[in-house]
Amino acid sequence: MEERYKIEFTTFLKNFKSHLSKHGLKNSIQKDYILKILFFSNEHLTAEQITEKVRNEYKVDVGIATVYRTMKFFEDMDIVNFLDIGDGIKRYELSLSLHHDHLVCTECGKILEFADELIEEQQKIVAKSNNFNLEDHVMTIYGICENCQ
Amino acid sequence: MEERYKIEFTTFLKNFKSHLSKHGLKNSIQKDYILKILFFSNEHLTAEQITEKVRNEYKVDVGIATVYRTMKFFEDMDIVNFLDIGDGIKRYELSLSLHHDHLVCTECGKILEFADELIEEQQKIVAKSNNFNLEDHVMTIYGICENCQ
DNA sequence: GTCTATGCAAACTGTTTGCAATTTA
DNA sequence: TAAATTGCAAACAGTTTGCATAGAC
Repeated sequence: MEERYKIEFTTFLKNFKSHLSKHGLKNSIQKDYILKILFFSNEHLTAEQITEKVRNEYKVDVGIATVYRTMKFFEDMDIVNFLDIGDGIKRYELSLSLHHDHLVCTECGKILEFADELIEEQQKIVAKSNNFNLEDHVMTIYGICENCQ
Repeated sequence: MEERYKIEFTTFLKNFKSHLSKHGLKNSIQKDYILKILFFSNEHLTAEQITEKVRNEYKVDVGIATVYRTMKFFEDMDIVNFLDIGDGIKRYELSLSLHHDHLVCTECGKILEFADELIEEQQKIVAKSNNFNLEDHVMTIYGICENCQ
């Protein structure tokens, strides 16, 4: 995630809160810390992992239902997106960086990110030639990582 | 699916049955018809849809548990693969054709297939440059199809 | 006649929802 | 203090599994 637009967390949180009040919504300690976990994690976390981390790392009480609700909310805000590596479990990440795709190790489950200009371009061409109005894409490459080979 | 290697269904079924006996396994009417549904369908079907089709189109009694078991079995045989368009529901298809990816309409849910040489090549390059032993990839482009625009 | 495959229903897993209690602005 | 958010537990949906029965070889 080194290539991420590195904004300060405080700035990010301020923007987030102003978005909330603009829409007549209320913030909560839970949202603060869920956001913090996501912001400073460079992994793709499941709802369960987020819940655990908020509880363990910040000693903040949070229910998994709140995490799911918050993820939905963040998705609608377009600041979070999820990834399913084929096991039917949603893994969430902040979508602050430019579009990227994923490499998944089928042995250890490690997830690497990559961004490839050529694939981005080619995807536009494919959409166009099928008369699709492009919105988004997901590409996941499965293989065996260096350590597991 | 016009580009599929069009082998006869009878040939396909024969190969399948010989694979079974080679492994000391037994066939069943259910497997026959599940296979038939998949072979002649050019859609990506859910377990529920497969169950319905076998029952309605061939009047063969089948439980959804059998369909799931059979899908697992076919996946292990590498003749079926599934697709999740983001809703957490598995959609199955026979993997007889060359590798292809999918275009999904976010309005009507229609699924189109495409194969792109450049993307295939580029994915190899990405895997290599990350020291991954490439196994497979999944690419799904989301957009709005011609009809829904 | 074995031994595998099936159907049913119950179990499971990840996710969603209703509701009373809490917290925020 | 009015309205939104929370935690809990129950509900849900898709998928898996145990087991007695039916069917294939």
